[in-house]
Amino acid sequence: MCSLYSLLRMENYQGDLTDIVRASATGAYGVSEPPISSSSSSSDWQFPSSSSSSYPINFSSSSMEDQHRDNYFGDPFSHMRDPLLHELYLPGTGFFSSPSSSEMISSSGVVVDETGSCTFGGACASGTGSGSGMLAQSIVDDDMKRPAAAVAASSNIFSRMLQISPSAKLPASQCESPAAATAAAMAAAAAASSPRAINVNSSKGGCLVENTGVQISSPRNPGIKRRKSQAKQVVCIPAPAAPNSRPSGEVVPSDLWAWRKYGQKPIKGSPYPRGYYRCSSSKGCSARKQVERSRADPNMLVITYTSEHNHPWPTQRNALAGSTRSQPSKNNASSKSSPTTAGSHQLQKTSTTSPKEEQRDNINENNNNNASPIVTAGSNSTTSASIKEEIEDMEKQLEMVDDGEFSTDHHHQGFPYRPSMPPDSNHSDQDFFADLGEIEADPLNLLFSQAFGADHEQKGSKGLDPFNLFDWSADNNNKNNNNNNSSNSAFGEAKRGL
DNA sequence: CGATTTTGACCTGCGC
DNA sequence: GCGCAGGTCAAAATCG
Repeated sequence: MCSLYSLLRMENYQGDLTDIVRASATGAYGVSEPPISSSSSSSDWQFPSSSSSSYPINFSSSSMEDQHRDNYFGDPFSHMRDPLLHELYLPGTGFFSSPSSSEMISSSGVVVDETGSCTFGGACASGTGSGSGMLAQSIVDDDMKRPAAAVAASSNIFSRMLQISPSAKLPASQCESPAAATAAAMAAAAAASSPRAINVNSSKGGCLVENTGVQISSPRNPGIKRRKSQAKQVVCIPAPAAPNSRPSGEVVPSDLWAWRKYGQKPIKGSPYPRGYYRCSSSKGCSARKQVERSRADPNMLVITYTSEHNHPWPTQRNALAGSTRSQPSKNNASSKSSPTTAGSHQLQKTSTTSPKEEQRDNINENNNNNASPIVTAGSNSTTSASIKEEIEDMEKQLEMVDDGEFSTDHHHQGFPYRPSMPPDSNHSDQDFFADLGEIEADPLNLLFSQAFGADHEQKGSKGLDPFNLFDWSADNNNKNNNNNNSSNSAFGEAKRGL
């Protein structure tokens, strides 16, 4: 795990930390060819507790900004879609890594094989990875084994430091934060509705693929096709292990946007269905995403983002808006389900989460984890009492966190997490947090809290699903798979047959 | 009541 | 043109 201290050191190395917060046009691309890890694939993906692998990677930050500009799609809100996260850039390992003939490589060099799994030089699909680097070596030190990486990964701090370290190499083993990786992936995922290139790849937690207008398909499996010329971005993240999940079913990854499911289809050749979601944060938003498990590694989720959000990044309130569904645990009314739908309904009801549920789950998890709370966006006259209570709880948790390892600075009571600053820092932490304060209402905080909570709690454990991202039960899906060759009607039959 | 999920039907793209 | 498969629509059910 990586400490924010390290990140700040990076920041001192080049640039002002405020840039991290404020910069809105620092997409990062361009990954030079890293050595490909021949990490073994494992169906039982888990975060290695102490990978000993040394996985040098080279990051090329050259012309990141230029590329970012070049990748604007004319979205007037592009700059605010993900004020922080879209800058996230986690260098991918295996990018541009001589994909086999069976693989297609995205415009950003991300390999997505025909099974829907990210191969990324083995970093993503296998997860066990003998590792792939996440951070530039220049920001790696003995502090790397701290959860701050999660924070960093979910903020543009990460991208910043990657910019700072264009060619650094990092032993992946030094960064043990799956949450960081996932946070990174999800952060980028959240931003990924934009075709703007955001390459996030973490062998241990997730990887984001930018796929700008490139079809994700395989010569070996032409059956997998996509709507033509749609900008897509693929994110691979670790799917949760069952124990960390809801009673059953799936959990849509929380990426701060509000998503509404509008369809689910069995995918040929995959035991897992694919869920289709569209952005519900704003009417008319064309942003969509698809969520499915990797066929190669069921413990990995493949999230494909399509189209762009045509609205500003949602506030906490916005993110919570729209959904009234409660947590599955409250859905004990399965008996109310109609006989024809009871089975599938129960399955789905316990397996899916609305954006609000996700948020609430995150909140709860954060509370449980003594993690940083989600910071709400200003006064919220519509905040429900329950949410307020949750916020209050989070604030209480915040106090606890403030006493914890991750917070050494108490100058700013409102900020959930405060990294320690290097003694020789030229950049005062007050400045830093003053800057951060500007984005206090930003979804970054969600990621902060998410990444933190996950990492904080799951230290030493498998660390799967730091976001409680997904909870498609393999059993359920495998059952579904029995009928997945004939569209979702058959799929529905399968589900009803459960 | 307004939001969501579910799910069968329909549409679309692609290969043959 | 046909069939397949992925993607989307929209009505119904569900929930708070």
